[in-house]
Amino acid sequence: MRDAAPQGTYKVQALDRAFAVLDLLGESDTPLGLAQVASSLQLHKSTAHRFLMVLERHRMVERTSNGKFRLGLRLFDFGNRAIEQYDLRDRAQPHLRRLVAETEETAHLCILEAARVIYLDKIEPARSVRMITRIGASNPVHCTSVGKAILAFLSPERAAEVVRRIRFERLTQRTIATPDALRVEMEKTHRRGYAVDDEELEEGLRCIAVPLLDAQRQPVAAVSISGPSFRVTAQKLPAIANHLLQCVRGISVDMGYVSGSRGNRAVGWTA
Amino acid sequence: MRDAAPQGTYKVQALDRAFAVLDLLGESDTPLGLAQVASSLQLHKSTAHRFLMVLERHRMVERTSNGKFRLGLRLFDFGNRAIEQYDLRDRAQPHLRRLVAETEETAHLCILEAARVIYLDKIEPARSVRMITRIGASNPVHCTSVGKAILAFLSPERAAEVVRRIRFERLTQRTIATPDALRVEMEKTHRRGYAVDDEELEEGLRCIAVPLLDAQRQPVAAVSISGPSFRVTAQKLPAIANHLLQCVRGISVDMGYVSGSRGNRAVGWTA
DNA sequence: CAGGGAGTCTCATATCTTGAGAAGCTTTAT
DNA sequence: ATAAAGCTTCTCAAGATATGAGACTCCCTG
Repeated sequence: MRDAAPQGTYKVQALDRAFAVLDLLGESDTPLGLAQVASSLQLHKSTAHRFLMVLERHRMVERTSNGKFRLGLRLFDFGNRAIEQYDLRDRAQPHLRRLVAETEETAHLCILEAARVIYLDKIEPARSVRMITRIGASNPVHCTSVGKAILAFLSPERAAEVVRRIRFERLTQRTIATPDALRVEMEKTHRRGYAVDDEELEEGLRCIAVPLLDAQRQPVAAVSISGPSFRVTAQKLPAIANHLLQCVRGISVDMGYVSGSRGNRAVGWTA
Repeated sequence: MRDAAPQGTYKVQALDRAFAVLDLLGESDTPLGLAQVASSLQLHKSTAHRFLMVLERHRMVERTSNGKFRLGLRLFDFGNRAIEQYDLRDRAQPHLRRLVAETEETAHLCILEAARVIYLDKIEPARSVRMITRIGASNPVHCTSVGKAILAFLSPERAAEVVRRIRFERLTQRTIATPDALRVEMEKTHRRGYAVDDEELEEGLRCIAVPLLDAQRQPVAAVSISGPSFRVTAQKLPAIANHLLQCVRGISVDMGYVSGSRGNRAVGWTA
């Protein structure tokens, strides 16, 4: 089992334990009873009990009608405040909607965090196969189009830093498996202006992404379109890339990253 | 100042403090330095420092480039897991979109929590004045249409329980200010089948809501349409109510609360 | 009705957090 | 330049605080 390693010089046992409880409840897709929590985390039942009561008081967990525990809505509140401070999501949403309307495939908005990309938002077309991504979840950089899009436009130092942290897991046959292969792919991506994930994360899924650059031209996020390989074909990629570029340009203007009126394109290349 | 009262029989000081830190960072719309956190919460700077370091390790807070602290994205992850367990939001979204398209006003999806309603989702029409509500935030039951919609369809015992907890703050001239006035309003709402907030929360804002009933016919949420009073006029209310009813019926079907094929209307009344 | 499992509660003990203060570090003022 | 103030990081001894054994209660199940 994964076990939130409490390494690090600073320690507050109570916090590590509390977050372990939240983690456990978050992983589980069914509410858990006190006994289950206590034994899973190797806590004495009375300790687990006290934690749960305190967490409940803070509405970090709540009890279902049959007395079991699950995550509380306070977390939802906090979560929304956390991304609000970015407020990227709100501003991007209308642009993503338009993008989805144009392409009729699922769009994602992601940011980089350590060596993973976090899904800030997802918009799905009206009648599409539901994708399994969850907003708030994360994936490794090296096997997603969004990850590669951001990575390819980072400064060499920061990119190297990120690459160093990657654990090159193989998720499909095509997953990039070595730092060198990734570097080659990054060059290609940078030249082309958009990143492609060709069934590298999941069989049958193809994605294409472009980075969103801030005023300093640093990538702060990426927008992608994902769909089944048979619909998102190789020939369509350039056209989709164009829609993506228009989309990020719109977002850039909204965020005040670029002057707007002038045709200041977000990425320095021509379609 | 609000000060998360650590009353209650069970206590874990460290947790109360940690959540106070998160609270503080959540309230502030600009990142805070260690010294500010320490003094605001009356913690010793070294204590505050330790907490922040531990919270950072858990990605509950993160540091901006200039070393200040703000809420971390782990919270966003947790928050999404918390409502996923409801999964009401995902299923409701397409229906809310349609509703917004039909009415061209802002739609909200809310649930009841203690004596407040929490905004689970908000969809805004393409070109509208931005409303100030924030997803994840909450408002008192008695001065919102969603609150009243849920309250009016709760069992008398549970409704009484909720009413008992309300602190009747006056937010505008028209805010309902007494339990009795609220009870009268509830009867009216129940009879009519939809709830109206006529500038009771905010001057110039009119809202209308209907409850979403689960398989046991208990209200689990409410959907509302809100807009400036001059657009959401009294004459339009019945028409909007109809759209709302269609919307919640669709959600009910999606959630598996009602059989779907049959014209099993969510609320027992005719428009 | 007995037995087992799950949750709640109390209290003495020792573990874990606490906070004073010293030392680094950065920014601002003179 | 240099001083001074302000903010952050780190160490360690003292003692407040969380801990967990265990008793008690309440269901459920057989």
